[in-house]
Amino acid sequence: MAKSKPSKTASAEEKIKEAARHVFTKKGYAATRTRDIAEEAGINLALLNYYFRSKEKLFGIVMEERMAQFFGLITPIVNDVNSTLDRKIELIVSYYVDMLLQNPDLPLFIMSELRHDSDLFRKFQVQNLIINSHLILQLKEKQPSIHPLHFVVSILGLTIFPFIAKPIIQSTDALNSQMFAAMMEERKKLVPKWAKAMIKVK
Amino acid sequence: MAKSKPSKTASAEEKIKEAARHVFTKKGYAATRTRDIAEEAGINLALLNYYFRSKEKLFGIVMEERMAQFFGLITPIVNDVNSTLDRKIELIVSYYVDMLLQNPDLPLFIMSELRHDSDLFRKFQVQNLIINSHLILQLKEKQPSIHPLHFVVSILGLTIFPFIAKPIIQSTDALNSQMFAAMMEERKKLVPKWAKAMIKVK
DNA sequence: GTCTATACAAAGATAGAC
DNA sequence: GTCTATCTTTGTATAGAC
Repeated sequence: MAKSKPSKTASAEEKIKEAARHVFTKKGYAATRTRDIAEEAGINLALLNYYFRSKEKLFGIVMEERMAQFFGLITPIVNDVNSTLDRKIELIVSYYVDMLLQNPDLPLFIMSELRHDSDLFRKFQVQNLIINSHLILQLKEKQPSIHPLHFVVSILGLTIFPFIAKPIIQSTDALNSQMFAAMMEERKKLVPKWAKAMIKVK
Repeated sequence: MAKSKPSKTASAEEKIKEAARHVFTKKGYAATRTRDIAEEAGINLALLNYYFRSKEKLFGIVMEERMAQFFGLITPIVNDVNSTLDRKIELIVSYYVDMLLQNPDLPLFIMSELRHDSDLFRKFQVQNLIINSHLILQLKEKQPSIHPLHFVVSILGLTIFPFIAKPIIQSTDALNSQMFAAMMEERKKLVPKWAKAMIKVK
């Protein structure tokens, strides 16, 4: 869990990784100081370099984990040849909402860091993963006159964008943390219904 | 224009501001070095401090401009009591697409920096601007059983999210820069149609 | 493995000449 | 106003004791 404080029982190495995950995800690579990580881990700064050699190496490890968490979720769903289009959409939305409620900083972190370091997703081959997916085929079949990528981007946008805009939405006094979570729960039902209606539109 | 090189005729002060706008927007505050800005502006580092005192001050000026550009666009549209709901949506999408095609880094910049520095939009009162808008009234009237904020977030998400996810989408060999622009042009028509269908959904 | 102390590098800010 | 040179601060990494 990204948000929990490092447990007392964990090894120093694991405590550092936990703290790094948290601080990097919240502040981004450039704004993070290794001292912040050491402090949050409750260990000495020198120990961080003892275990991980450098800030960059530690970041690489964390980033790889977070990418897997973010993109790994979607892979099996979009490529399942046995599920219907509607079912796929339901699963994508529902899984992402649950996971992002636990890790609200994740999308902004991934998007921000990827901007600088564009080699990272070549490694994960996100492109093929989505472009050549079974989901794309099903979308093409249901609505041949619109590029299926439109729908993929839209469904992900409807699900993920609220988390990216969360700082803005929440500055509103009218929406506290529980209300935000409640809205996202509602979206598990709404987005699939909306998607269905959108795909019908000519 | 954020992307153009500082013109030869501009004053040093303006050249620095232009360069700062560009570099800050692209890399974010923490990852930006004042030396980068000076170099891109084609002036000496000392001059930057002569005009702007500090990195933070310079950033503040740039940030305020960019916030105004990002949020200023939407204010008059959502509060126009004489335009229909459909028309408002058309305008929001169309204006944002045009502006963001010229400033593709802007959304990620705003969202990233706002995360750390949450006082900035209190200044702009984005909340009231949206929450108490005429658009919200119209949405509530048209679909009373769903919180109007859902639709606002969705319409903005459908419009803005593609720019945030652009680095990922573009890693796909199948989508170059012109194709991305073409897709966004299509969205000027698609998003309003989709929104209309979404609002009808019960 | 873990700490203290410190070296080293990078980046922000300023002094002072022109 | 603009530059060169330099000071200061901050942050990463290492040496060496325990």
